[in-house]
Amino acid sequence: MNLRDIEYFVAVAKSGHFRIAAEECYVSQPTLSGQIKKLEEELGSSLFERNTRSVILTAFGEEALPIAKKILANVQELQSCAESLKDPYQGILKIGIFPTLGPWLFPRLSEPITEEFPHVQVHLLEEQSNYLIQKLQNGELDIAFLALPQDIPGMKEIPLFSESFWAAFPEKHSWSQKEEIYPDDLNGENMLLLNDGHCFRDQAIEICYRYGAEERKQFRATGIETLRQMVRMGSGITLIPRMAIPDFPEKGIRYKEVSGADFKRNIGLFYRTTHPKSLLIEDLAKLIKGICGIELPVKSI
Amino acid sequence: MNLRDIEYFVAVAKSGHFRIAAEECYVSQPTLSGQIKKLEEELGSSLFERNTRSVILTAFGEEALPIAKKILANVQELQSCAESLKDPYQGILKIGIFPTLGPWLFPRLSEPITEEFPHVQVHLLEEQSNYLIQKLQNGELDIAFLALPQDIPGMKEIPLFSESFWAAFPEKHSWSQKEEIYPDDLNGENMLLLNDGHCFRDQAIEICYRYGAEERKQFRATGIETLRQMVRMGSGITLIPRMAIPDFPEKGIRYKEVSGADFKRNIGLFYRTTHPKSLLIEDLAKLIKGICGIELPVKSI
DNA sequence: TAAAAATACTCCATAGGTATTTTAT
DNA sequence: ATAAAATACCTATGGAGTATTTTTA
Repeated sequence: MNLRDIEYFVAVAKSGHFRIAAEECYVSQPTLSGQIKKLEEELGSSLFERNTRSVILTAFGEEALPIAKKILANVQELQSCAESLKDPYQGILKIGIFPTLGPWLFPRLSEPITEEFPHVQVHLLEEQSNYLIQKLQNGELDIAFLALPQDIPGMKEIPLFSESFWAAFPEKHSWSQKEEIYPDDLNGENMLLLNDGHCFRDQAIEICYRYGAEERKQFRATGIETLRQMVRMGSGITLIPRMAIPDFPEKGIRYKEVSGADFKRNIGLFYRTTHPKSLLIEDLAKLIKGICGIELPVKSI
Repeated sequence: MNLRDIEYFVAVAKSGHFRIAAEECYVSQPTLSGQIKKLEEELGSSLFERNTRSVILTAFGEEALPIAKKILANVQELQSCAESLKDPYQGILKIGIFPTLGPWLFPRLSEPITEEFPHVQVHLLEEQSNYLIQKLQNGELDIAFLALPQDIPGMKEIPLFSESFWAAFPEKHSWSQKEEIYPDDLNGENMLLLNDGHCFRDQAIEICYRYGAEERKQFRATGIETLRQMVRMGSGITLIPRMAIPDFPEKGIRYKEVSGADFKRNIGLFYRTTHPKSLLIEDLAKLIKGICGIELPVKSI
C-alpha cells in the first residue's frame, strides 16, 4: 500500500469524481483509476460504487475514509514536526556536567546561553563523569563537560579552558603565616580528598603522588562543599578548583595559589561526531571559551 | 513518502541495527539504508545518528517514532477493516420500503431473513417511493422495495410478487348483500383514497378511472389504517392491498375480492447494479419470493 | 449521444538487488 | 582487523503518461 493511493482515495471520496480528483492530485484520470483499483484489490474490498454518472462510497469505503484521513493527518504531523525541528539552533539540549564543576560553572553560563540561543532549552544533568560518558554514548545526553584527557570513541572533543587548583587550609594552619606556598611544601602533608568516582579525586591523587603528600584516610568527602567544611573545621588541608573559591574572605579557611605549580585541570566539551546539532554545539563551545577562557588573576583569598 | 519507508524506520528504531532491521523487513541492508536516507532527506531532518558501532534516535527520530507507529497502526486498522467487510453475507443492509407495504410485509420477512443471513443486520427505512429512489441513488439505501414498473437508471430490478387489491366497504353498504362484486360495480361510486405521494394512491386512481369511479374529495387518508377507519365509520368504500386485510372478521367493515378484476400491484426489489453485495441481495430476493410468491387463496373476509 | 471511467500500451523513476568501499573502533 | 553502514551500479517493478475503448444514462 502507498500513501499516495490513500490520498487518491480521499480525493475521490471528497469530490465524488475520478476526473476532478485526478486534477486535484495532479495526475491523469487513468493513473488515478488504476491506483484506486490497485488499492481496492490490495484491500480485497471495493471502496466505491461507480458508473458513468456517479461515484459513491461503499460501506467499506465509508468506514475506510476516516481511517485514511487519520493516516494522512498523521503524515502531515510527521512532516510539520520535521519542519519545526530542522533548525539546529532550536529545541532541547541535554547537557551533562560533573559535580565538582557544575555548581560553579553553570551559574556563569546560563545567562549568556539563553541570551545567545533564545530558542534552545537547556536540560542539565549533574553526574559523575563515567555516567556522563555512558549517557553521552547512548544518546541520553547531547553534550557533556568532561576533564581532559579523554579517549571516547565516536566523540568530538572541544578543549574549553584550564582551571587551576589552589591550596585550601585552616586559618590556624602554619601555611597562613607563609608568604608563598611552593609545591614541595606538600611533602608529608595529609590531604583531604573526595570519594571515589570524582574525577577531581584522581587529579588530586596524581598531585599528592608527585609531591609526596598522603591521603588522609579517615574520611573522604562527598563533594567540594563537604571538603571545604572539613578544612574549615581544621581536619586538614586540601586542593580546591579555582572556580569554587569565593571572591570574599571566608571565616576559618584560607585559599592560596601554589607558587610555580602547574596544578590544574583541563575542561573540554564532548559530543557525538554524528550529532545533528554540531553547528549549535560548536557555537556554544565558542561562547563558553569566551566566558571561561581567561583565568581570574588573584593570588590568594 | 512511502508507507514501507515508515516501516523501515520503525524497524531500525526497534532493533537499533540496519542489518537486523533489513532482515526483519526482508530486504537487503543497502536497500534499507537507501530508503532511510531518502526518508530523512524528504523530511529534511535526520532520524538516526549512526556510526559503525551504534544507531541511536535523534531528537526528531524520538518524536517521529510514535507518529510513525500510529500511522502503521492505522494502516493495520484499515486492512483488518477491509478483511472483516470482505464477506458480502455480513454487515449492515439498509432496506427501504414504502408505507403501504412495509407494515404488512416486513413482519413476515424479518424472521426468515435473520435465520437465513445471521450476520446481516437489517436497517429499515419506511418512506414514500420517490424518497426511496433518491436514497437508493445516492447510496443511503442498499435496496428498496418499489411498485413496478419503474425505470430507474443504474438499478437492477428483481420482480418479487403480485398483490391484489380488494374492495373494502362498510358493513351497512349494499355490497354486503351482494354475492359477488364485479369491476363495473365501481361505476359511479365515491372512493376514499390516500394522500399524494403514495404509490398506492396512483394505482387506485388508475382503477377508478378505468371503471368510472370518482374520488371522494373531502378527505384524503394519510395511510392504510386511516383509510380502513374511514371505511369502518361509513365514510365510503375503498381498495385495500391484500396483505393489509386481517385474517379474521372485523367489526363494521367488510373486504371482498372483485370477481374477474385484475386489481393488483407488482412489487419488485431494486439495487444499484454496482452494489458490491449483489450476491447477498439476489439470495435475499429468492428468499422473499419463496415467502410471498403464492397469494393467499381466500375470496372474502 | 455525450460524459465518465476503464483498458491498452509505453515509458521512466525508483525500489530493490549484488558487489564493493568507506568508516570507525 | 573487523563489523557495520554507505556507495556504486545494475535490474525490474510499477506508477504515470497518452490514446482509445467501453459503458450507461
